[in-house]
Amino acid sequence: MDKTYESKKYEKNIYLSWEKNNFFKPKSNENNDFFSIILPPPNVTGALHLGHAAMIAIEDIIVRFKRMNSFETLWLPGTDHAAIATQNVVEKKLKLENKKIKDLTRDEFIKECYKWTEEYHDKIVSQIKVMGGSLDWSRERFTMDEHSSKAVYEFFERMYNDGLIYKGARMVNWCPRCMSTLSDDEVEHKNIKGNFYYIKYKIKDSEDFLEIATTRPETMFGDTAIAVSPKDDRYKDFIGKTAILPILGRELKIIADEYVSLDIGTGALKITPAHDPNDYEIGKKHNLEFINIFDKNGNLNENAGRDFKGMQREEAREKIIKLLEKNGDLLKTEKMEHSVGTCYRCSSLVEPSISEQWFVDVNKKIKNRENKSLKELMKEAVENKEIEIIPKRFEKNYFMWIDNLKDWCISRQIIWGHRLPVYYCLDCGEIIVSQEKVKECKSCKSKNIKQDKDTLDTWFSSALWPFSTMGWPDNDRGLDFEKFFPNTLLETGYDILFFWVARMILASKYLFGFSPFKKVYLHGLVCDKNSKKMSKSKGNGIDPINMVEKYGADAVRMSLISGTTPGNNINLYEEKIEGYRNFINKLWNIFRFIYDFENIFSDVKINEMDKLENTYDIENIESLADKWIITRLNNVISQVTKKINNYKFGEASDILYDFVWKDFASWYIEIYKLDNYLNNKELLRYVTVNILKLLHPFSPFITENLWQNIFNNYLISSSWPSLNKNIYKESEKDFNILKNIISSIRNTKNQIKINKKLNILFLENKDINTIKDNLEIIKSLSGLEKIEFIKSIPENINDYIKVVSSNFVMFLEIGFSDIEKIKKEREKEIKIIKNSIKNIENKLNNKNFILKAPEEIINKEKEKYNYLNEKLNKILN
RNA sequence: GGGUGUUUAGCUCAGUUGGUUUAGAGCGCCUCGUUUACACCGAGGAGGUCAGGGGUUCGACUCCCUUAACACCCACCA
Repeated sequence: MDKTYESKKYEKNIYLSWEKNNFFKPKSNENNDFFSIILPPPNVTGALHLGHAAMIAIEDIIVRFKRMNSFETLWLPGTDHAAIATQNVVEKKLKLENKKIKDLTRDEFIKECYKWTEEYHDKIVSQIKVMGGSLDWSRERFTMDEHSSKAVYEFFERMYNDGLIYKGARMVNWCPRCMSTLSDDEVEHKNIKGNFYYIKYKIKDSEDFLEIATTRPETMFGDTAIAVSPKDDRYKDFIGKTAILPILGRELKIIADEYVSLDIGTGALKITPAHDPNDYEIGKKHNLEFINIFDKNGNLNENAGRDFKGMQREEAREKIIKLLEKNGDLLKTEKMEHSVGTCYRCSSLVEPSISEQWFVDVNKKIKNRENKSLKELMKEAVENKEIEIIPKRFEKNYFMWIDNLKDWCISRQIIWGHRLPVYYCLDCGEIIVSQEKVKECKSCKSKNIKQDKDTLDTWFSSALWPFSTMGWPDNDRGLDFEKFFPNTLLETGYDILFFWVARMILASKYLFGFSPFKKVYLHGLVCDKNSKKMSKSKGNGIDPINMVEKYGADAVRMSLISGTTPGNNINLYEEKIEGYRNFINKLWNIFRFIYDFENIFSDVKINEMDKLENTYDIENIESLADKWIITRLNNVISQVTKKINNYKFGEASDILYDFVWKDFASWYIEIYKLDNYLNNKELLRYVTVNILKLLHPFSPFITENLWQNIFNNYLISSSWPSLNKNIYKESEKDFNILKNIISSIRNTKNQIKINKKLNILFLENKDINTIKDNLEIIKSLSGLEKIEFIKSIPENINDYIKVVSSNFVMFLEIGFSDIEKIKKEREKEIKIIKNSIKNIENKLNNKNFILKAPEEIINKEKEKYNYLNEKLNKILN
């Protein structure tokens, strides 16, 4: 074995061997215990980022753990076509080649998208493998493959037939860069610094004017009214009159509407019904004209007048302000911060516009679902505990989102995606929804038919992922649907709770009447050391594959798991990864010692494997250290199992880290090395084997590697460690006494800066056998030459220094009197003990404490009190 | 405007249902160390009024209220 572990040498081959031996496929068991989880399909737009890496680490831990606990376990992989996101990156690529999307036919562009997705699909899959993700690749899916598409069309058709999908003209969010609508969730609101412009709107045939405040003067070309509050005395007389729109000179009605508040702006509001959701409502109510002033690119159109037609929004704003100023119609400008909607894919300013789109009605009652609406179905899934969200606080978020939910706009004006299964008869206007290509109008028999050009929201298809991957609706997956749906668990980042999780619940509750999974575990986002979200634009991102190259997949995985908690962000930085690389190397060296130097497995016969793997006969253990390590191991097995079952992966990982490095390496193995120690090979083997098993979900590569140095089977398919029933409960206490004594002696030697071996005198007491039985351990680990036992403190003790630890008093022979050097240290210790004694005294003197605290606690305090007093005495006298 | 989270050692974070001698870890820092598993190491150490203020309790890092700072989510406020 090499002196340091070189992950690169082994990881790839280990993964290949797992895959080749079909360990990732569900393995049936007698109990019919199933566990299923789907991989949140990564977008095929780019490479794997740390968020993906964290997701794979977490899911892989769970899946390996379940497998080892003999669940029939399915972890199903796939990728997402990521409609707008992919179209954007492909467009960018075309731009580099000096091509525009318009230069290509629809089919040509789709071909380009496929080219892109294939390339990145391969990249992503290989990267997931690099991370060690043990997914069943034989079941891999793509959201736009044949079966998944079939599911999408089936879903659409059923919803349409139930009247849940409709087409209508509504105000929607328009991204002028993506040239498409966005759903409400796809708009990110950002606060920006802008100006509040106060503009004079003159009253027709009068000297009067109204003062209007707006942040977006360029929308004034779309104004068709001015509204004031009916309660506003200031503007009472203006209601019913006509105002003149500056620049264009168009006439505007002045109307009264409850919506207008008195204390915002000037209390007079310009109404732009075609470009503001509120104005839209007011416009409908008052029968106002809807004037669309923007084209698809977000530039002004002919309705803005000849001077402004074709201008960009920002450009037009400046020009308008200048013009108003010149005409004396700009009264003042104030700086203000306000929120604007931006596209979540390209960050462009979203323009609210009216257009004909397809929507999912979330409020319509559904006959087959007890007359509940989609909204109600989604709500009840969590309310009735069909689904448990971990951590629980996100349930509140979920409910809040549902309460604010409006009809879901699902049509997109982009090319890449599932095309709407909607056909129009150009002769009679009939709308036909069909999964098959329609060639003839069913009402007028015309052959003049055209399919809708729009595609579906990418989340419309990912909503079906938990079951479209299991063979719904065309049953191409055998028993999968029956066995693995609903999924046992859904694991994903909290940032897509609404986009994805909620939509999956919607789809499943609608189609089947039940939830798509039983539990939802949400992890946090990966941030840098300053808690800033990693992103390309900030340049603070760490490439996980790069880190794997440098430190190994196991180290990267552990750095993403250790010290993290459910739902909270994960701060990652290279030093942290380095720390876990060191741990992996430590593990390697522990085994190097055990294999290369101690050779404890050399005499193991094949038929003894079972014993090594599972239970160990603990009846005849003699030495304290052996009793202690097996007791510790037992506790660790119990704790780690519990933590994983409760989704506390960070804590589970920390427990193992401590156990391996401190208890096992620094204490047990150091003791094992001693010449006179009664080496218990069998026990060492047992502990070793169990450590590999416990660590396997967290660091699968090195553990598998080390396992195969001993066994000719695979760790990945071994069973999770079982608990020993009878353990040596007392051993922990006794061993801690040893540890304390050793530490105290080491500490004292350090204080007086002596490195050579010293003699020591032990004052005998009732527990002295603990010392006598473990003489060699104390001697070696604390660097002693000779240990002697004394019944009382000798007269001439000048060459010695007193050491007090647990209830033992020792005298370390330093050959000279050097009390001064450590006097300070001793004083400090005394002070701390005295303080503690005082605290306990206060407690014990408190009548209420004696009266109300449980007896157990009181006794503990009393014990503590006695112990500390005794110790203090020993130090002082 | 509504909601959620965070605030613990110089830095990054753990801390299970309130009671574990002196509140933990890693990194960093200091002092030692060429003991043949490991310097990606070993031994030891310094460093904390657990954000501030109230309250509940015999007892609060932990539960309740409140203040502050920061982060995030949601909301149509001109």
